[in-house]
Amino acid sequence: MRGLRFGPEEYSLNFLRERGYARKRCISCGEHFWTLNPDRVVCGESPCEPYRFVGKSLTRRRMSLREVREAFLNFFERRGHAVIAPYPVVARWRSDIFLTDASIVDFQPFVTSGIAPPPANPLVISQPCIRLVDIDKVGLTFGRHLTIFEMGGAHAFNYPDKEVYWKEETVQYYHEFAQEVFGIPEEEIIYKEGVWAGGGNAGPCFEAISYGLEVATLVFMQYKTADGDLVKLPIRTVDTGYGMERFTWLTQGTPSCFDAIYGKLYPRLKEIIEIPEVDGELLIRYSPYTALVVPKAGMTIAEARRRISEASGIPLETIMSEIAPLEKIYASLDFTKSIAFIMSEGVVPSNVRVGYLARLLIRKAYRLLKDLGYEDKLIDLINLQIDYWGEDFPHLRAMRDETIDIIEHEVRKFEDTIAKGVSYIERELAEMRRSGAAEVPTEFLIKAYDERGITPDIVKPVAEKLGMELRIPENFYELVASRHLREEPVKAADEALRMLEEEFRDLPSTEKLYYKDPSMLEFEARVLRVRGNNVVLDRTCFYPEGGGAVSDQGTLRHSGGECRVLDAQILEGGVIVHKIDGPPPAEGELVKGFVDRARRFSLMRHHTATHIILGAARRVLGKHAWQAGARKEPELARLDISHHRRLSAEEITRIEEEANRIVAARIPVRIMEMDRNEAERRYGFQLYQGGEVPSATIRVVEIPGWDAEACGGLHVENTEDVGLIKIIRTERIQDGVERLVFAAGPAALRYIQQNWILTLRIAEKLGAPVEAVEKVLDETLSELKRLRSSVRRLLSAAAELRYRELKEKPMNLSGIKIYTARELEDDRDYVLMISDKLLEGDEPACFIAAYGGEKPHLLITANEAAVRSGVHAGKLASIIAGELGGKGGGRDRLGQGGLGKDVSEARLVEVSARALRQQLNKS
RNA sequence: GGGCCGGUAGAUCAGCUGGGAGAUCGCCCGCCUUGCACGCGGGAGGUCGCGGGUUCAAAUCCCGCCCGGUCCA
Repeated sequence: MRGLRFGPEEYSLNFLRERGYARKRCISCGEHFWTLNPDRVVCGESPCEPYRFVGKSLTRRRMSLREVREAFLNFFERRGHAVIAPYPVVARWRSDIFLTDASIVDFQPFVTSGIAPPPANPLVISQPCIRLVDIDKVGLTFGRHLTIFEMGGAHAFNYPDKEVYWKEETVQYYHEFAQEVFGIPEEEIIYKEGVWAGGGNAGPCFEAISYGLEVATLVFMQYKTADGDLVKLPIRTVDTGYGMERFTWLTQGTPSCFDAIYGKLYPRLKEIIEIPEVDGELLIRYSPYTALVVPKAGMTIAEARRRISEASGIPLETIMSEIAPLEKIYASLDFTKSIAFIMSEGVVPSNVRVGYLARLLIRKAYRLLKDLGYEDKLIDLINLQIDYWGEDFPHLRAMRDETIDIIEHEVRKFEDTIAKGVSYIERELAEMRRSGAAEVPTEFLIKAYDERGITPDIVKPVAEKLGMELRIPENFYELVASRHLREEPVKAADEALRMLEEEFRDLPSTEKLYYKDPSMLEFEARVLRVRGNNVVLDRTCFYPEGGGAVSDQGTLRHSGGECRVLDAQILEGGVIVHKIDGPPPAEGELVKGFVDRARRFSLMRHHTATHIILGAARRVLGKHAWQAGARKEPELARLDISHHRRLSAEEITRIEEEANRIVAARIPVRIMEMDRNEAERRYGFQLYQGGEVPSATIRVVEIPGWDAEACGGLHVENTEDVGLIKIIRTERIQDGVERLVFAAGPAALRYIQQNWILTLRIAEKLGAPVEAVEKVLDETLSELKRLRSSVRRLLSAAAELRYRELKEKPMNLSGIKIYTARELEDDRDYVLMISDKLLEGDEPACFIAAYGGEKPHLLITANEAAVRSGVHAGKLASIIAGELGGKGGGRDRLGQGGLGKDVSEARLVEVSARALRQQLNKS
């Protein structure tokens, strides 16, 4: 959507014209803006203009973030907006993004697309948001950019048949808010025309600017973007984002936004880390020019600093020595707040999905603090953030112990990674240095980061110690990214599903009899269409694959006989396709369907058991244990959960016990269709264990007092029906994700029986009762160890004896002593021991041995003197083995091979002598 | 979900163009020295992650699995 523009009519509002606003074009950036000030020539937003509020008190009074938030919510509540509690920062109700990065995200995509109604209309919310796109510039802009901030959102959803409000009122509300709450004079309220596009939607917007700072964006979302075209949406959404932190900053006029947000925290912060004393005047002089830093323009940090220095007249050295360290403290405050919020929602650091973002943040914060010499204070800072923000967001405090435990674990792992990485780098660089390299190759830097997570700043001191040059390319991270450019293969399964989609698109959605009555296993239905072995009926009891469960199987009986139903799939539009084997039914006829009973019940037991185990895991391990995937098959089921450690045997036992306790407690499983907003209110976002649910109503499966999830699966009526739950094993499928493999009911019994039989067989073979198996096995193993060393000793003694025998009867060829031996003992070490003794000394000697049973091995050794005389043991081995029906080879001192058949000592001597003569003549 | 790297003695790692399992630290014994990161000599400790394949021969090459690390979305 680059270059997208809207015509002036989209921005021309009666409200603005009536107030006397005029449309102008900024002489700096060329964008249009609306102002009351006839002399104004620039739009007023950074970087066109430096801030004009720093060091001043321009608003009605100084306000804290909480006061701004309260004032904002109150203002809109008084104007008919319902106040909505903030959503989580981890957007688990969506599958397209990981983090909530705007208030409107709470209502996408189902509200904005019309599938589900909003919780209220209009509504107002102050939504904590996390944005990592400008993470490397945080601090540099003195808080204009943050990884975590609160977006005040006043939203109205306009339907074709129900208009709430649109542009005029939106701007008017903002106008009144700025004036009433903060006392900003009209002349200082500027509206800059803009375009907003994101998440597949677009629309014109106004950026509201005062004193050089953009404090709010008023978006009029009304288009869907499709292949570069704009398509009008039936629902027009007022999407406003008021920057709570920026308003706070404006009211306080502090040098940085961080002072405004965290000012109250500074005394406690100072007890943890030393904050450099920087002259207040310098900061006030410097701050306005941070407006010149525009992260998105691809400006490098060095370039930004030069520009600020130039514009402010503050020398670059002063900036580097006075300001830069302060920026690091600012950034670590911001990062630790983000970490506290993310982790409090039960995210486990990992190498996948949102866990990776958490890991990224923790590592960045750690490195930042390490720069300052305070890496050991990371946990203290997190605790400080939890204390401070826990006041307004109590879940932070409730999750404190889990949060701290997981972060400590993560930090330990990171320190381990660094320590190992550093010793690896030391070795590699020392090697390079030895071979004459004076500079660290960029390729090595990329490799170290990609394979071991070692950033160039960790490599640098090591290189310097070795006296090597190191240049970090400006585009380092692009180079890393270029290593990962490769097309992903398209999945064939998806392709097949798309073909079905095409084939049956026009049919009505299939009536789902399995929801009406899960115990109904026989039904009659009319055949709507048959394509190859794909059959669509008007109604069905066959539960299609979905929610991690494989589909039902069974049979269809029809005029032409009977066919098996192997699989059922549900298509986008709700059409269920049965994949059959056997004679297909005729289109239009009535058929009888029979669902396999044992399979269906097994799947239902496994499904309910999955919910029970998840509840148990969350109690035993903690609330961070979210479902990360699940699969239910007739014989086995598995549940993946987020957790930072491998499960201990004790934890597994406890989960198993808890789960079976719930089975024994005979709790009825409740299934109900509920309004989406009502379900979220009642059960919270833990509902979305299985991910996104694209509908206005949600099917909630509840085991009262234990677990409630949005779930489309079929379940047993009572936990008692699950029978026994047996956890079979756990696997670690990703860092931070544990897989529990289990079986329930008869499948669990089958598993236990199989293993019991195996145990009995082992006991029988060991000749021990089952209870003593382990003890007997331990004894057997240590006996084996003892025997091994005993054999080694005896063979060594035997080798000594054999050596004495052989020493007496060498063959002599061209002054070389040749020993040949046919050893029955199939042990190479034994033969080598004999060889070592025979070849001692400076006289040329060569040893040729065939050892072992029916197909003996060949071993030929030659000492240095023999090699000088022309013996090559490897080549000899090749020739001799070749003549004796085998193959061989090796190096000059040692040759080995295998012989095709047994060989007598006489034959070995004969062949060896011939081969040796040949070799010695040649040389 | 995808890519890449790795798994060898208690620890850290070398060996990897196939051909006799190694180093350093740690451990045990002895000597030297009365001292605390001392020196010298000797020794114990290994299913080379697991399974399969290729080969006369696999730590080494190929395939699968398990485990760990790391980057990207």
